[in-house]
Amino acid sequence: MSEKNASPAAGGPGRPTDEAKTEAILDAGRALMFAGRFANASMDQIADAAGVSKVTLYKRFGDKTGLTEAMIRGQAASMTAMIHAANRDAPTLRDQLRNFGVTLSAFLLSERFYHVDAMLTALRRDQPGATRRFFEAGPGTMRSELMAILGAAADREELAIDDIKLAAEDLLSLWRGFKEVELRFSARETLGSEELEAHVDHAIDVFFRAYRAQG
Amino acid sequence: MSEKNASPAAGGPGRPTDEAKTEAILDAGRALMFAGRFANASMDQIADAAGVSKVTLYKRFGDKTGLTEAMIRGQAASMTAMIHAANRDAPTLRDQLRNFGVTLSAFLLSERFYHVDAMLTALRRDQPGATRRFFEAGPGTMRSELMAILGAAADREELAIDDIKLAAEDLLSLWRGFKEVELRFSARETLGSEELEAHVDHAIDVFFRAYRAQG
DNA sequence: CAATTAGTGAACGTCAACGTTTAGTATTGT
DNA sequence: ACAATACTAAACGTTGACGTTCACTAATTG
Repeated sequence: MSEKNASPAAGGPGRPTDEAKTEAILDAGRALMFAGRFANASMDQIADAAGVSKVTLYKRFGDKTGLTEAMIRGQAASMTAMIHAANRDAPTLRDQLRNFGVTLSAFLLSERFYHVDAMLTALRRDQPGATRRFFEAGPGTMRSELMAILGAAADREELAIDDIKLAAEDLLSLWRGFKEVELRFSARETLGSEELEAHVDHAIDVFFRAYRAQG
Repeated sequence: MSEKNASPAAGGPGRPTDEAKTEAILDAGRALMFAGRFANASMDQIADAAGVSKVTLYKRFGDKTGLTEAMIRGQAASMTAMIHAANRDAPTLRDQLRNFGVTLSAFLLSERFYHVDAMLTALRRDQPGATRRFFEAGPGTMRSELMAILGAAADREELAIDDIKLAAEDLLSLWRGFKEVELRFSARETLGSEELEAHVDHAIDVFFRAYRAQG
């Protein structure tokens, strides 16, 4: 009555589960997601695209909501990694922020992000509150890492910041920017890399003017 | 072959169309939308909630996508009105911006907005590019109105602004803020009115420090 | 009254997707 | 060999919603 759950701990008799198939499913899901077709795709199509039987798909993920969650979870993990990678050392504070901002903005202003966001919206529609678990992995981590950078700068008295958290949120908002809105409405094309850098630099300019030491 | 289209120009014989029913449908749709249930609601349920036959519903809006579009269109119109109302005179620039920001942020940081956004996302999924038509009614108008305010302030040399458009986008981004992200992830409760005012004021503070005259 | 159009309620046909079952094959331990 | 488990392909039952049709009633013009 409880035997059918989770992994059979392996080692026992019987054919072992092929983990590669789990990956294949997630890969196929990601491909559909980034093509903006995941929400409309049937389980049959997903199984097909993954080269896997539908039964296997259901065995692994339970139902479509389960698969959706797993995919967002994977995306969240890769975002955390991305953010950590973005937060790398650089000669000056400005360079450090530039690194951070370019990586972040490149993601926020990409089609990729839009589709992840759309999936989150769909998930919330089916399971209100399910999205909360992904806050930490995404925006929460972003904010923490940026707070660390800004806190250090404040300690060095490079910046005059009262409330580090608020300041980090300000800079994040500027990086997200109005361009994200334009993209959401299909009111502009994706940014080229020069535009992106200009965008990030402008945000840093504004931020520095607002928070420079000795106001 | 072309007689069945549009309105029969009225005046002819026959029972006249009851415009109140059109409104009833839109009202019911709005109610469902703000309850976050529109996307899941069947046409039968909507017709039911509106106290109208399903046939009437189809006669007026064609299909569910048509109804969705009509509802967003209505929402866009009321947003335009709201923004105009928010842009009212006040003794000082700061007061004027506060009026604007509070009205805008109250909307952006409400459940209402989240659901409108979710509908836009759903619409874009079914008809890519359809959202573009709503950019002007929403964010576009916002930006224009704010640009007018900031432009005037720059002319009076109250602010030192190079690029009015960029500056307006900066302030809008700050008003939207990280709190919108937290709400999107259900990572915080809706703001109370004091919190809201504090949020708006903080954004204005940051903006003024970045764009004050005589830097 | 006759003609014409709007509206209703209920039933209908259709379809797409979900998730399950079945019968059989593949791969492993004992 | 044998038991146990993974996997597949195909078929199946079910549900839910879409959009339409039908027979009938309501309101309006001439």
